[in-house]
Amino acid sequence: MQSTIPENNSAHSCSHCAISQLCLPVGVSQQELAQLEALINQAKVYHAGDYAHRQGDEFNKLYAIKSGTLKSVRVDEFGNEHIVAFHLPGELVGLDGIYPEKYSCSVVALDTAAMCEMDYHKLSDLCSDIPSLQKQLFRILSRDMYETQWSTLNNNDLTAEQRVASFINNLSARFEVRGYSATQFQLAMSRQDIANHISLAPETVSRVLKRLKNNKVLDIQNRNISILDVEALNDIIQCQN
Amino acid sequence: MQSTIPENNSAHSCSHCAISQLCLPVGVSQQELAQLEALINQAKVYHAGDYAHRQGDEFNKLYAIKSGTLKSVRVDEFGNEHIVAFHLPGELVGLDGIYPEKYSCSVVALDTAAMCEMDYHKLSDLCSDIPSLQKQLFRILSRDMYETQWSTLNNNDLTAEQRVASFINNLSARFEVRGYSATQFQLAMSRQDIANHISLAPETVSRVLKRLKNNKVLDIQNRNISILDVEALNDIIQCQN
DNA sequence: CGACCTCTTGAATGAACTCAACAAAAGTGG
DNA sequence: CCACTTTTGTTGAGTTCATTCAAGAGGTCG
Repeated sequence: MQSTIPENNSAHSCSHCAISQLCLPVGVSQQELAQLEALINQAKVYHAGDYAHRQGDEFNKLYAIKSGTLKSVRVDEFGNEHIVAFHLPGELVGLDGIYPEKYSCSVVALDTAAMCEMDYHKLSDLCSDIPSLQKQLFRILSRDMYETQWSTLNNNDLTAEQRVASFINNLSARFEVRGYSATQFQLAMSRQDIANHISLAPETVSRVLKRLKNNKVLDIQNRNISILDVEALNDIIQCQN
Repeated sequence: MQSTIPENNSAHSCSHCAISQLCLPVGVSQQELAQLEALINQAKVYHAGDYAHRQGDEFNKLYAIKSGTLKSVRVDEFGNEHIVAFHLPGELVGLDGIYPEKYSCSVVALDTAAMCEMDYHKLSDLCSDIPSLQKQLFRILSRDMYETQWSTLNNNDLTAEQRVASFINNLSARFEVRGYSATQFQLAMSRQDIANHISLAPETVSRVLKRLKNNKVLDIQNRNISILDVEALNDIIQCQN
């Protein structure tokens, strides 16, 4: 399987990592950074389908995504799978395990992905010594909360077409922040995964994508997406009702 | 308007606060608690309809709910209001403002409510000195994230009946944790607010509640709810389809 | 007591779902 | 490398559940 985002082959060190400005080091000085690096393990590589951890496993590590795409999957009390989020480089994974002290999601690689691991308790101790690191972790937690709320809103009141458009638009923006094309990218996830995440039937996702293709809003070749008409895409999302 | 939860009239001090075991002081020692209390302002009282802060206001304070019920409301880019959450005593409000540095929701009292205020930056500084406080704030952020994710799942794949049952059940559990009856309580929010929060039309909420009343699962007198058949309520939520 | 707002009820509509079948791509083994 | 299997994605037809729209009932407050 082809990787959506080329793998980052820089040496193991935040200072040389391409996406450190999206990750924990934001606001942390050079000297302090060395302390942070000391508790980060060499990035581990995962292949499509590999699990970083499973729902219910004892919580101890956080993961920082260096490259690739992953999904957080939760099985609810009746056995239904829900894809809580898709994760891109620079994001921190595992934060939802802090409170319950066990992972509340399984994290699965969708393509070849690399993640740095760090012990949460050591990180938390280090935060006491490095206020800027603490602040950044608070910011990340707040941001993740905000983004979860946002995706809740989107999945509820919107039509199928708006949900799909909003999903594509969200991915596009996230690729752009990471320095990739906002208008051309490859989906790392299946139609079924998309459908699950935005709460639609897979058939509906398929139909909507076809309609967007017919209307020349998107070009779609399997999992390759080109956004042909950014404005039209936004109009669909913004369209009242 | 009658308050859902009786107001907590204890002196201004976490050590004497009835719900401190649900709030920031968890895990914090007596001595350290004094430092925390020093930066908490005297609880302010809000009446139904009062705003604690508005969406877009500069973020600076966090609020800890001492008594009463509030809602977090967000207006999206097209002007649609979404009730992101309802808040009960012991909960921390305003955390979603840390990352964007402005409040991303308006917080409105639904009945008479009292909240302690504290400066976020002072709290964050104090967290560097008091590791147990830092850990508790991390826990609270993680918990809120988890609960937001949970409510997302519930609002998506579930039928109208399941959403309403799940909403009632969730409130019931939260009242119970706070020492109130799990089976008899008063809703502080309107049907319209409930409908908005669980993404249904108000008419649908009304119809579902009527059905639950007819089926002797609930007794409903205006905003007074009695859960008559806890098992039946859980069965509705768990029901596969 | 009347005005206003919240809540309830009914009937018709419609958007997304289910189920079923088919098509295409990716993976497997001789 | 090609046939085979498996997985993933697409298409169509009929159904269902929640919505919309409209009207009426019940509370609440001046």
